[in-house]
Parts: sequence; C-alpha cells; structure tokens
Amino acid sequence: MPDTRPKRTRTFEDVLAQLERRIADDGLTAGDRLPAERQLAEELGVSRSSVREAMRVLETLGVVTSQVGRGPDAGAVLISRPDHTLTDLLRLHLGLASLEPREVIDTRLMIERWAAARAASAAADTSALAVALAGMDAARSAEEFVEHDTAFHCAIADASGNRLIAAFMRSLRDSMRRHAVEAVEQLGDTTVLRAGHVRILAAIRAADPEEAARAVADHLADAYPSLF
Amino acid sequence: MPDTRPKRTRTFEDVLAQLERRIADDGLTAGDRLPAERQLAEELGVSRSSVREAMRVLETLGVVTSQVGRGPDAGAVLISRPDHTLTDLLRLHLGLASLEPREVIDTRLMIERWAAARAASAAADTSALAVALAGMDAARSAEEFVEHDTAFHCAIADASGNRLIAAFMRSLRDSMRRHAVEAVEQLGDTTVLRAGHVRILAAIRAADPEEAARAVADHLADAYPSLF
DNA sequence: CGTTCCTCTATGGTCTGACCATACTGTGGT
DNA sequence: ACCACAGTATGGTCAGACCATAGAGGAACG
Repeated sequence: MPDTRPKRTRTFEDVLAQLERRIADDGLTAGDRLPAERQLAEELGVSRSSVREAMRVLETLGVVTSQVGRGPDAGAVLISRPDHTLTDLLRLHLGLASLEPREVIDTRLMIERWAAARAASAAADTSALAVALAGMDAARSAEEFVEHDTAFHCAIADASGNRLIAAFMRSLRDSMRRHAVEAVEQLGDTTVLRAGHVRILAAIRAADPEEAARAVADHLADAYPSLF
Repeated sequence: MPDTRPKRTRTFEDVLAQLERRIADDGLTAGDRLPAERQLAEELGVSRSSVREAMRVLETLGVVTSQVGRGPDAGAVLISRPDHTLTDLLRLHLGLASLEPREVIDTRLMIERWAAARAASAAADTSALAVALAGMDAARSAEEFVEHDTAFHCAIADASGNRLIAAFMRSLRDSMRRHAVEAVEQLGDTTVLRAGHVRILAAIRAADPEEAARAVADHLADAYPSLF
C-alpha cells in the first residue's frame, strides 16, 4: 500500500483534471470554446455548481473567459492571460504582509535588467518605447506620468521576446502602481527619470546589453531612492 | 464619455473585493480565520454559491485553505502559498502552447543567476545546499536525482532571502520536472552536474557573487545542452 | 430580394434549500 | 479522571429554479 494518504479529491478538482486532460488531448489553444456548463455537468456526471467552481479556477488562472448570451463568442472560451492572475497574486500576498515591497522591487530590478539586456542583444523593435517616452513628456499629472512610465517599462519586457517575463513585469508594475505614483510625487522633478529612460532606450538601440542593464539599474535607483 | 463600458460586476467578484478589503482593514495575516461561508453569505447579502466561488478564487491564488469539520482549524484559514498557484499557472499555459519551454528555461536561468549572486553577497546559510548535494550523490535513479537536484536549486533561491523569487523558482522547477528527468536520463553521467553544484556552492561560500552567477550559467548550459 | 423587427433559445449568473461527511464540543455516565 | 456518545458547525455537493443577455431565426414589410 504505497498510498496511505486518503487525500480526498473534491469534485471540482476532478472536473479541473478532466478539463485539463481534454485541453491537452484535443490540442485546444486560445480561441477554442469549451462545452457549456450544463453540458459539461451532464457529461461528467456532476452538478453544475462543481463545474462552475472549476471554471472559476480556470478563469482565475487566466485560462478561460466566460461570456453570457448566445453565439460563437458566448460560453467559456480559452484564452492566455497570465497577467491578471499574477497581478492578483502579488496584490493579495502583499496585502497579507507575506511579501515585502522590497522583495517585489528587487524582483522587478532583476527582471528589467535581464529584459533590457536581452532586448539590446536581439535588436528589438523600440518604437513602443519611443511612444511611451513621448507620452511621459506630455503627461500633466503623476498618475498620467506613471501610466506611460509603466508602458515604457513593459515595452522593455515585451521587447525581450519572453512572454512569461513580460507578463511578470506587467503584474509587478500593476501591483506596485500606488507606490509608483507616490514615488513620482515625492520626487517632484521627473527630468532625472527622463534622462534614465533616454539612456536605456539608447543602449537598447545601440545593441549594448551591459550598458542597457546598467542603465536600468541606475534608473531604478533614481526612481526608488529610499530603497537603495 | 471616457468610460462607456458598463463592465458588469459579478456577485462573487464583489465578495472578493469585500474579503480583500476586510483582510486589509483588519490586518489579517496567515493563520487567521475567515468567517464561515454561510455567515459570510448572510453578512454580505448574497448566496452561499457566490461566496463559495469567491473562496475558490482565493484558494486558487494560494491565499486561503479550507478545512471541513469543526474547531479552531476548520473553515477558511488564511495562508500564504503562491507556489501552487504559479505551478498551476505555468503548467496550464504550457499545455495551452501559449508558453514555450525555452521561455521557461530562460526565466529560470535569469532567476537562478540572480539568486546565486544574492546568496553569495548575503553570506547565506548553505547547509540546505550541502544536504541536497549529499542526496544527489546517494540517488539511485534519475527521478531521485532530480528530486534532490530540485531541492538544491530551490535552496539557492531560498538563500537569496527573497520569497517571491523562491516561490517562482519552485514553480518553475515543478512545472519542468518532466523535462528535467528526461534531460538527466539523456545525459547519463551526472558527474559533470555534480562538479557544477560543487562549484556553485563553493562560490556562494566564498561570497563571490559574480563567480556564483557564472557557475550557475555554466551549470545550466551543462544540464540543458540542447538549448544552448 | 433585402431589410427591419420580434420572438425564441442557449448561455452564464444567481439564488434557495436540501443532504452528506467530517471533526470538534460538550455532556453524561463510569 | 476518563471514556463513550450525541450534538453541531463546518465545507462539499446536488437539484432545481429564475434572471439578464445576446445571438439565431423567422415573420412582416418595403
């Protein structure tokens, strides 16, 4: 008897496993539709409540989205959006005080250094970076500035070509949005931040990975002086 | 009219918001209990189904765990386990083909270089690393080897002192477990891997961050030759 | 033939009420 | 002091109902 653990399996977990298996077996990808809740319940021999709880899990994990109504777009459609999941994850665990802001900032620094270096090596498209830069120059409030600043830094992650890194970057920014606005307001003058952005962009365009990483590190030190 | 979207809010999302607010306001942390489902339903004026769906989301995000029965340990208890969430997230999105293994490996390399360097700088406790090393020497199968190998690499992340990084590392390893076993089996001889581990451990003990990062990078190149 | 309008229907979202297994609580007997 | 047993609060599940939504499909009309 190798398995002495009773390890009760709840019904919705079984539904979850069946759905995951079905996705793998049928080779379903983003855009494909899952059967309707009532139909799934009947097929699997469970109640609709259990199916719904499984759907809620998949939705939380950014794997499906649900639309009411009728037609090709209605029902549970497979998507691929890990962003919201990570954002919720970080926000909640920050709220639970089980993660320190310092840990999040350090993680962001790690990611952004890597992404900038990678973008520089890959001769990535930098047009999104330029657009965000212009947006920051036109910003007339801290919130507006932070919005374009976020776009700039997420564009760096996008330019790295790694979607997992990019999703993580977006989530880190989103979960720290409040801190970012406060930091910008405390700073008052944003010219030093602009200089940092220009330097990062130049390094990526010059295909200089090490300079890009250094520029990012220096820029974050400017943005969060209290943490360095 | 900047916001024409009615953006319907489902009941369980409202419950989620209320719960998050309550956690923040009451300063609840891991170990504290949430009210019972029936009580929450009555307090918030919603059905128990909606409360349960919200609970399922929180459970998926690694914020609560539910125990049946009665007593101090029963009911919904706040926890702090982002590990399973991240693991599920990666596994499902890999299954959906919305993430390439290459992206996951790259992410792991980024994390582990950072963690090793940080551990070296922080003069971290390396006893867990030594234990895992001994475990690998005693391993008599690829699975067993990978198990201790995972422990070794997670110990590096733990030693960095950043719990977010550590959780991410653990999830990356878990979601790539199958690949790791295959890689070890293909490699056959594990002496080169052992040498890499010894070098990493030595660098961390010598408080040499740059050598630690280099050692990790070289080691991963040895472990996944097909990807470099 | 095309267009407009209305009805039908499948969908997710919500609620109610019930029953079950579980695991502690408390009581009563020894 | 101990033990056995009924009580009870908990999450887990189910069945069935109703609602709002939004496309599908046909009917009426030009």
